[in-house]
Amino acid sequence: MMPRVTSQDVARRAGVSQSAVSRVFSGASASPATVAKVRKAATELGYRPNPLARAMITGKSGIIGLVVAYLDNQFYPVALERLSKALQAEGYHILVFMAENSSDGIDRIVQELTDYRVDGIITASVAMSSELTERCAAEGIPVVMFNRGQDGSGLSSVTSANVDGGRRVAEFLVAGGHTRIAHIAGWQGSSTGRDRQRGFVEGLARAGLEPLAIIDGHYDRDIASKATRDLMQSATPPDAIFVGNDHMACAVLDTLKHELGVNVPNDVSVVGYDDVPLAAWPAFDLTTVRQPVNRMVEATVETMLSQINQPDRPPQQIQIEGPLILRGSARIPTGWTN
Amino acid sequence: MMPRVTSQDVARRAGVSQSAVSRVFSGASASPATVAKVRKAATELGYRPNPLARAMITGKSGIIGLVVAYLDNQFYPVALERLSKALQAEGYHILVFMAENSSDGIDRIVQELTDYRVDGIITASVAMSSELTERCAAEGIPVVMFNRGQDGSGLSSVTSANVDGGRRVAEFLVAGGHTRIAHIAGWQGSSTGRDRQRGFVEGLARAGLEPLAIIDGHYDRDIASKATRDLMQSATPPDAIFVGNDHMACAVLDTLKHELGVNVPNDVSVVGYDDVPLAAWPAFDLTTVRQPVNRMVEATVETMLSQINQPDRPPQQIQIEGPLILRGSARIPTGWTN
DNA sequence: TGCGGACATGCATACGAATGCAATTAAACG
DNA sequence: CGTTTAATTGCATTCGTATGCATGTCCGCA
Repeated sequence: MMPRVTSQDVARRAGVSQSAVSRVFSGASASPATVAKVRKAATELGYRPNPLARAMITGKSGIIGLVVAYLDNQFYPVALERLSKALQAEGYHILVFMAENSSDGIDRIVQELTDYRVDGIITASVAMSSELTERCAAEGIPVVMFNRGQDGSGLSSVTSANVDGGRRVAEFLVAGGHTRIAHIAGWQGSSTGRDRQRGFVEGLARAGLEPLAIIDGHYDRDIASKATRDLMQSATPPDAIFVGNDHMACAVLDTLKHELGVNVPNDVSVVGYDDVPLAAWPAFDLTTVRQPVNRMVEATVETMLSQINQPDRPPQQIQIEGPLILRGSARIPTGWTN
Repeated sequence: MMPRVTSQDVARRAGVSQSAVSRVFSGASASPATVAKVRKAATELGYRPNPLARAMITGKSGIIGLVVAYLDNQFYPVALERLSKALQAEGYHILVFMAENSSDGIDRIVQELTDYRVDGIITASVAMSSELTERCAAEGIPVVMFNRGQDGSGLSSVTSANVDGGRRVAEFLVAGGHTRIAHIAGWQGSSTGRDRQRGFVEGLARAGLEPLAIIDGHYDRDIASKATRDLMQSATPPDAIFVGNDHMACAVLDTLKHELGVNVPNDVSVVGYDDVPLAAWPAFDLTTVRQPVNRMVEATVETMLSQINQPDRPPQQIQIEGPLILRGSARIPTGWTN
């Protein structure tokens, strides 16, 4: 277990001072001759700067904290993968925390993140108390919320155009001739869930309709299944269901097709939200609103970087439009063009 | 952006030396009186030790590197979640890297992990060159492979009992009266894929059978689908297919049921491996060999910790048995008891 | 009362790289 | 060719915590 090569070692071998080595590797100015000597010595010794030591001085660790909650919803593993790769490409590394969705848990997590002097925090579908928000601001740690907004928090966020998406689903279902349209909503404690619902209700209202029923599915498969059973076994079952995300929508489809023997889309149309890879599988073939993960990730990374580099840049709320993806789980209005 | 509270600040306020504060927080001995004073001052100031500074001295960062490849296979997000929580509970944090499965990429990743002086590395379904293995050994960084072994690497690994699992699937299918049994195998570049196949072929051999066909599915849905089509459209289609993991098995089911219109399990039985949550969904209802994630994670964490604490402990290869989970995708032999 | 030992504490230094400052050198200009 | 200015470079210090060493304290036991 040999001790690692330090900048001292490189300095000695290159015949320069430790500061020279440091300057070469931190991009400060140095004469071409020195750079060459240092680089050569460094390669020969296999020197790599110690990011921890560097972090002590500069206060920048090169680490970004990522807080995630629902890893069983396929949307998040996918997003995690993209985020991770994008940030790696920018030279950052990702410290991942799984959040219990209690505010208590989040509190501890943010503590530990700040302990490690992370350069920024990305939260995926996780809420932060205003107290935490302030603490991060005080420590100068930028925060970007992914796939969730928070009113009045003054935090940057990147979401899809949820209100608009909900509205488009309503228009689509109405155009398809559906009249008894129910909504198994995303968790109402999340902006995402609320916004989709709001847009959806607005959209129906424009057509002079009201939702047949609205049930909070809490982003949970079991709750969504139960809601489906309740809806279908009521006196006036729906002829269409808009589900707050694909994760629940798959459960809804399962329940309709395999448990209740309902024909989709002839008896009931189902529309989801996210367009996770699963949705395209033949077993589900789910009509859904796509959240453009790639562009959302790009926007998140870009926002993060600009907040890191220009600390007094005001936070921004970015919304990205996504198309409605037509598949087999919902009747398609004749002549419908996206 | 106030500067963080340091052990100096606490020392001043408590009327003791900085060393005293350090000793209180690093668990070294101190008189009850000092401990009390320090704790009090620390709480009042909101002091938290800086893990980076600590890491500089001790060489222990409290970070464990996790290298993951296939996040679209539901098995891994689930494992990641459990691993993360288990390690968090032990006071460790997780630096996540997404690996392209090129050896080149892995090389760079391990470099960066060692740069951060991680206390250990866990790889999930990722291979390491012997050169890397040596480097880690030289740096004194323990490595544990999750869900993959590597012969002769001298690395610790935690897998399920893959050979045995494959064999049991063979016995099960034979007992079910199947005679033309095909195998869409896990990637033959992975020990996991090879072992399952080996056990399976052995199991058939014991019954005097040979596999109808063996196709490497490379853990890829598209390849598995194509393999399914090829098999079914051949002159002698199989009456059972053993698929190397659930991720591919779902694609196989999709292809059989929705594309080829084959009845499962009447025309063809399908058995998978992993028992990911998806497998239990009504849409798939997949008979499969369970990999006991919880116990695998426990074993992984335990192995990791013991290697960290006792550096000269020999690496161990742990195998964990998992049951065959009977569901609807495969004919159940009459009188079959698990 | 006196002495040895166990324990507590402070001082000083180390970890590895970044950086302000001063000294040195090279370049540029008249 | 002298002088001003800019560019390099080294020295010393810093970040925040851990730890070896020396000193100091208190207790027990004879």
